[in-house]
Amino acid sequence: MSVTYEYPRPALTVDCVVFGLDAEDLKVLLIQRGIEPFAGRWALPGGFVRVDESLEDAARRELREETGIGEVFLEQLYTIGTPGRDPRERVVTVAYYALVKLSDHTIRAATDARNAAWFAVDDAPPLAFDHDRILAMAHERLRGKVRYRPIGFELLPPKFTLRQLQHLYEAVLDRTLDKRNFRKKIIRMGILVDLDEIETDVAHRAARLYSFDKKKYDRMTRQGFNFEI
Amino acid sequence: MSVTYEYPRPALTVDCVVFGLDAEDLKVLLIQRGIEPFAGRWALPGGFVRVDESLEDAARRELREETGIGEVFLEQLYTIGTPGRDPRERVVTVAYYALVKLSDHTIRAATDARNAAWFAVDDAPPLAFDHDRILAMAHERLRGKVRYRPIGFELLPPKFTLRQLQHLYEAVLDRTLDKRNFRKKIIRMGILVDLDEIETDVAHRAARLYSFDKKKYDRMTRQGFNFEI
DNA sequence: ATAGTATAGTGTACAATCAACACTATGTCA
DNA sequence: TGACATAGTGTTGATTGTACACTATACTAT
Repeated sequence: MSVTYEYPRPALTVDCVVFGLDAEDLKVLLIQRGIEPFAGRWALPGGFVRVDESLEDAARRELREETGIGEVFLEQLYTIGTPGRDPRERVVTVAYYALVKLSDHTIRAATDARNAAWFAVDDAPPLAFDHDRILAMAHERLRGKVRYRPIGFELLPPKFTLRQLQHLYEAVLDRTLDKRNFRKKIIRMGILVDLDEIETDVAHRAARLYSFDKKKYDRMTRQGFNFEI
Repeated sequence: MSVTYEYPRPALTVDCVVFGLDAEDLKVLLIQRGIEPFAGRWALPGGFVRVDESLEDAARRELREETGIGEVFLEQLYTIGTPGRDPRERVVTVAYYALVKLSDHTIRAATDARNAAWFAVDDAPPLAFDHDRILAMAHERLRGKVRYRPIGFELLPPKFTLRQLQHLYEAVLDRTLDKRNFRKKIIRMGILVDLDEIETDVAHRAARLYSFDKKKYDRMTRQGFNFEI
């Protein structure tokens, strides 16, 4: 079922930068390409936009197909259409970035035997096409976003310690933060619910557990705030 | 010279939200459509992306062709591809927003006799397609941007009074600001050069003239800052 | 000329936030 | 049981945010 147009049209794709957080690093989800060009190279999950689906639907569909990830926080990042970025033909790609809880998603490779794996953002392999640049843009956007929108809910488990939350901010901002000032700031925001239990976290240390006050969290997400610390 | 593809492809366009500032309002530049659909309705300047030009080049070309505007500050806003947004066929549009000095550009209509005119952003007519929504997004983006990036340079003449700068912020943020606090804040930023001349501005009042310290202005544009006032 | 009007310009005081900094208590592991 | 790693906690000085009122000057209309 081929189609004929009066003028040539660029092909349209979506690509997703999927961020997750573990005990060490901010991670990004990559898939290994099975076909040329760049066969064997790691790349962002993505693919062609169908003519009857919205851009965001296309992004979610590709994520599901290639990595098994269902519900996620997904936001448009940037659209890149530099001629020559795909050696085959003119391809314009709408890049999205997603935030997921690592524990929520057991990543499975796509059915066509391509690998999917998590990489530390600062230690990712060279990527296919201009995906390095897209990844860098996404990281930069996340860094910017964190300054005026809370992001913890999307990346942390339902119960977490303040240390984990601080770790998230340190991973995203790529610098260390003062523990006391961080706690003061976060608590002043009033988005935390103190669960008042002491459990042991991953490293078997006792720590107070928190969750987010969903209402206040959403309000701050809409209104924005100033996170300079 | 028609082209055949294996699968149908969305058409790809660019649209530009062009902001300007005059003594009363924040303005937006619109063109009146000459052809169906929405013939006679006002719309954002824009058009199809050619297969060999970058997205930004396409935006600049359309601006030049339809309004005569050459060099401008131009930044990508968002890409919209909701199926059905164009009644003819699936069209994905990459929206840009531009900031121009009103005085720099005598707007001329395109050669195909379509009108071009400035409208107050808060008093724009109903637009063609989903351009109302794009305009609202652009205004929102500008409002957000102004909180952490300086925007005066792109919208004001080379010499301006603090009152004009304040007026710009008031127009973009859509609220009044305290004169003394505004002056303190801006001056503390250190991006102004006091020209130390008293001239008469538009309203024939004497006022001190300033210009931007280009170096510091650019640094703040890169680094960002906190503009809460 | 003069009275009325519109605008520019200026300072203070209180509150909130930022930023720097060190020690104790407790659980873990060898 | 000793060494080590982590959680938790407060104060102080500097900076910034915010609220608020009056004078001087230029222009306008009579």
